[in-house]
Amino acid sequence: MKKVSMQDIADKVGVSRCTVSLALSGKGRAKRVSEALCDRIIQTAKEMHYEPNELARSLRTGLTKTLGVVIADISNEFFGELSYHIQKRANSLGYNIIITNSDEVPDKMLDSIRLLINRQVDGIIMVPTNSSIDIASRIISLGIPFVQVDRFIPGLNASYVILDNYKASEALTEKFYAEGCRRIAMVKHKTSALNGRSEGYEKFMKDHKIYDGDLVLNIRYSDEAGDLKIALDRLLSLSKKVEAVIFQSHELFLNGIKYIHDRKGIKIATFDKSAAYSIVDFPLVFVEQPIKEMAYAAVDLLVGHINGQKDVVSKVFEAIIRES
Amino acid sequence: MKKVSMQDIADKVGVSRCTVSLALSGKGRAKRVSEALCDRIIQTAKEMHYEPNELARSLRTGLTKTLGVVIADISNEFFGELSYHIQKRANSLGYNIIITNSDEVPDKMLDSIRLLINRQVDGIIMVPTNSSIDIASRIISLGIPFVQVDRFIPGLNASYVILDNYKASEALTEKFYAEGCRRIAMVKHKTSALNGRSEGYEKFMKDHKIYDGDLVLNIRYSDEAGDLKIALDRLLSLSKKVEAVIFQSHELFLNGIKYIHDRKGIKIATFDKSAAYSIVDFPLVFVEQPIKEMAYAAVDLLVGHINGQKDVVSKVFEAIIRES
DNA sequence: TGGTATTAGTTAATCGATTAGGCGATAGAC
DNA sequence: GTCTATCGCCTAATCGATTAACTAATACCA
Repeated sequence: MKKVSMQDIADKVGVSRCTVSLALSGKGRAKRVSEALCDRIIQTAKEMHYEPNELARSLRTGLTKTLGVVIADISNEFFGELSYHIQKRANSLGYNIIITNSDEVPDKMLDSIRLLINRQVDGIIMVPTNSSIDIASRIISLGIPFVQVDRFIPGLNASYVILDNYKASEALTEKFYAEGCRRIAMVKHKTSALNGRSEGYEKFMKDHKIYDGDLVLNIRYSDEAGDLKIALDRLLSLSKKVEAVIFQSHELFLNGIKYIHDRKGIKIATFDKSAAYSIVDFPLVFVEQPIKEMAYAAVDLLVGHINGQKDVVSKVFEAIIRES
Repeated sequence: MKKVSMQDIADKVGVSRCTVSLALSGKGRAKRVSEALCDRIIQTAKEMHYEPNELARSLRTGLTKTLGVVIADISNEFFGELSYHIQKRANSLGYNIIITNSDEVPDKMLDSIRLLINRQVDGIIMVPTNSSIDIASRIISLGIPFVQVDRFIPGLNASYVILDNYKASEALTEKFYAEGCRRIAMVKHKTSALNGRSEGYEKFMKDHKIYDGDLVLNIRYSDEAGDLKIALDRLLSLSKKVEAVIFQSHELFLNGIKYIHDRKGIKIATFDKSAAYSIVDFPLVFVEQPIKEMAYAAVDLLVGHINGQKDVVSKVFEAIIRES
């Protein structure tokens, strides 16, 4: 039941375990182990169903060929898809990943990072939160290659891959404006790493002199459902009728849409793509992120850093506006 | 930049690295290292920001405190949630997890398993497919603790945690029957690990003498969209009007619902819960799996096996039928 | 004072790999 | 016939921890 080690192969073939290591790693010829012996060792390894012990290998080489991924919550559709593509890309570059959920809680995030570091991951991809600057700085000061994705901590000297949320929300607003809407509302969280999504809107509205504070709904995280109901009820009963509503996030949309009954009279827009959108029976505009491309970019950046690329790089992706 | 090891602490305090190990592991007193020295070592470790190297520890102890999880696709809502809860439970029991996506492709599944084994995981939780019996047998023959979840391979001597799909589909059919429906259709894949979901239906329909082959739609994986359109169009134009449609899976539902236009005239039911269901504006019946409980059960079973529990156990959970 | 317990901490082996350097044997050159 | 190259494989150190076994020192008791 005990697993087969190089020593076992060495014993069987009658050589030292180092020779086995050389033969199996393909460095046999370079290190002058005869062709015949290499073959015999490889053959024996196969017969014995030898599988290398990655722990031992990593301990010795100092490389784990593993990337750590810190996200908020894998059960979230966006992060699920993000992780999926990160894994695909990492795999194709010879890396594996360990995913940890922080639930956006600083302590859990710290635990996640500690875990990843103790497991000697070669680099870390992280979705940062407002409060993770200390954690991120620590990773950097330890010299561990590091890339932020989806969001970034302003002022932190680290690479990141994000969507141009500002531009996307501006484009969304402009689209509704072009369709004749002037009363365009924004449903947003009070403070959020995603506030670029409301700033682009504000900019456009103000530039076109149609901004109205009544149209901006600030929802607290703490009582999202309650706030949403109250705010949307008030919004929809304004005397100057609302013509369009933009939700800052998929979650706000899912929770808020319940309170909008006239879904065909009011134009609705939201961020992120969801399998759910294929079953809605009202026109819905949504901002799709090129998740796969962003995931690939993040992995490529990180692997670049692992391979010695020192410069901090930021990649900003353009959103795609779609209608269902 | 180099990380701090026990040796570094030992040098600083002026003792051997073994004493450091004893002190930090809490075995100091039992192994007769003086209280004062223990304290001094612990203090120094803190000052030096010592973090243990888990690779070295695992290599030595033979335990990684890591569980491997093999699922089809983490970007899938169900698996995302499943992994999330598996991770939570594992964490609370002192384990971490490594998630791998098999995409239901045997070769990838094999790679996943190999990876997990080479990383010396203490146990494996896997969502098996029709074709994974060889892979599963190999895990078992290697003596690696193993639990199947969501599905199971018939005849394999391994523990599993599943939903009682048979009973759920029977209950679903019965519900519609009680509401007066007699023409109840089933949209299913031809062969699927989830066919319990159609067998319960068939049993009920036959028992009540209302079974009709025209009401059972067999969809191929290979051309799901095309098959769905053709099959549903034909179904909905039958002279004996269909009164209810049951989808075997969330994916079939998402893809098929497009072709059912009269969503309020026909009763619709599907499996699994989705965030999307909160935004549908027609009555929808769905079978909710107690994912969290199932995930916890799977982890608990696996950890039990790791701790020497040899008996094969199967846990079958009851579905909850909900309406939105 | 001699013999046994107890306490405190060290030595050395080990987990399974990698890799620089070493050593003996054969072959070719002069 | 000796000297040097080349070949083929092994020795030994190393990564960072754990732990059984051992030594040395002190305490206790009659």
